[in-house]
This record gives sequence, C-alpha cells and structure tokens, in this order.
Amino acid sequence: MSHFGRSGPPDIKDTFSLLVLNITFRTTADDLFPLFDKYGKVVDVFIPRDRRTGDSRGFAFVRYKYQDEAQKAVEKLDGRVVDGREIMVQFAKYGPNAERISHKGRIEEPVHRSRSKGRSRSRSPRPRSDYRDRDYRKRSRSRSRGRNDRERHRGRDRDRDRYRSRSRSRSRSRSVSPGYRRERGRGKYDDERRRRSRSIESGSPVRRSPSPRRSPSPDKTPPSRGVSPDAHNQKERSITPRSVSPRGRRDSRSPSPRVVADCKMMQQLLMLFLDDAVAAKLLLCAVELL
DNA sequence: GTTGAGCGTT
Repeated sequence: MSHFGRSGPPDIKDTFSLLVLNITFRTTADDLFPLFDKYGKVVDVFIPRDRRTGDSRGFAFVRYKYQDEAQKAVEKLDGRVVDGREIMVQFAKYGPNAERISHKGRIEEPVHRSRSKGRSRSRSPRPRSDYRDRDYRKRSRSRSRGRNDRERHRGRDRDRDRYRSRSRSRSRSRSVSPGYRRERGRGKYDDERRRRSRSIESGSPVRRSPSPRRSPSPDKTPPSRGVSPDAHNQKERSITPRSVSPRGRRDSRSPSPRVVADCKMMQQLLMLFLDDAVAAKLLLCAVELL
C-alpha cells in the first residue's frame, strides 16, 4: 500500500524511484514524506513490510515525479540521520513486478514474464553488486566498507554453516517454505522466530510424518528411505540362508510368486540375446543366487 | 520492546 492510501502503486510510469535504506523499523511513510517532499514532487512513499508480521523491512521507496528533484534528494538526503539512523538514499535498481528501471531509477516498461530473454527477478547477487560497488565507492564516509563487507560475508557464511549443520542434524530436506524465504534478516531474532514458528506449525515442514505406513510406490525407484521393494527382496532373500547350498534345498521350498515372476522375466530377456541353453544356465545361476 | 547491508504495495 502506498503512502496515499490506495492499494497498489500509483502512477507507476514516468516516476523516479529512490531506494531509502537503513531507516528505522519504526519509521513510517508519513515520517519520510515531508522530508523528501522538500526537494520535489513526491508521488509516493512506500515502505515494504513483512507479509506476515507487517513489520517494516527497514527500507523505503520514495517516488519522485521528476528526475532532477529525485537527484537532488539523493544528494541532500543520502547520509542524513533520520530517527537516529543514517539513511542511504539512492536510485532504485529494481521496480515492482519486475519493471525495468533504467539508469536513474526511472521505470520504463514491465518486463515480460517470459523466461526467454533477460533474467527474471532472480536474486542473483551479480548485478546488485555492480551498483552497490559503485555506490559504496562513492560514499567513502562512515565506517570502513571493506571491513564491513568482510564481516558481512563472514557472518553470512557463518549463518549458512550454522543453518546447514542444524539442518543436517535434524534430518535432511533443506526446503524452506516460500513464505519465509523473503524474510528480511538473518539475525538471531529471525532464528528465534523461525524456531518458534516451526514449533508452532503443526508438524514442522521439515520433518516427515512419522507414520510407518508409507506405502512405497511400486514402480519407481525407492526414495532411499522407507519401505522399499528392496526391503521386500531382502525379506525374501532372508528366507534362504546364504550358507545353504541352494541345490539341495530348492525343492523343499517353493519360491515366492514374485521370484518366479522375476525369473521368468529374466529368462525371456536372456533368450532375446542368447541361445536357450546359455539362457537357461544363467537363469539357473540367478535362481541360485536368489 | 528485539532485527539491520536490505530493491516494491494484493
């Protein structure tokens, strides 16, 4: 929802979007509007929020009607302290619903949804780093970026590792429900949230239902776990102890229908390529093995 | 009352 109360973005075309980073989670569009409106005609102020919680995600979009005004706002407000935090103002790189934004944050046209050309709005870090690097170079003030970057990455890796090991220790399946993917932080509170929400959701999405009656699909290769046809085979195999000479015993026990069927199939297959005698021999071997 | 390096409203 935009600052002006309508649902959806207003007047998408021909506006210049600024991305305002590092705002307080309590900062509202109403706080930002007067600040930015000083430098030109602000068409919209929008603060993305977490879908579930409604929390601010810590950044905002301010849309100007005119580029020069937006530019001026960038110059004047980038680095300004708002609500005790030094905000960063820059031209927005991406647009809502994947509009292409030209240089200077102007929304030009919606990107077609086809995959054929261009890239979808995948979160590939590459293009972002471009503008970030450029941007970071520009602002050499504040705490040294290099260290910050390194720390950020280290922190990320650490988090990832932690997550990985956690998920490893908990049974596999790394799938995260899509609702969580776009969530903002990776902070400890998020971990907390995640943990909590998992325990709240009935039967966590990760853990498979412990029900022992998982019928295996008979014609597919088994999913590595659970009751599989292999297990059947083992059972059947276990009927015949390995050490026993099969020849002596074969008559005394009747092979299960499944074994018989398998053998027949095998025989037919073998006979396709070999002459009957060889096929019969091989079959015999197979039966003995079984 | 928490978070934080993040690009979009249903």
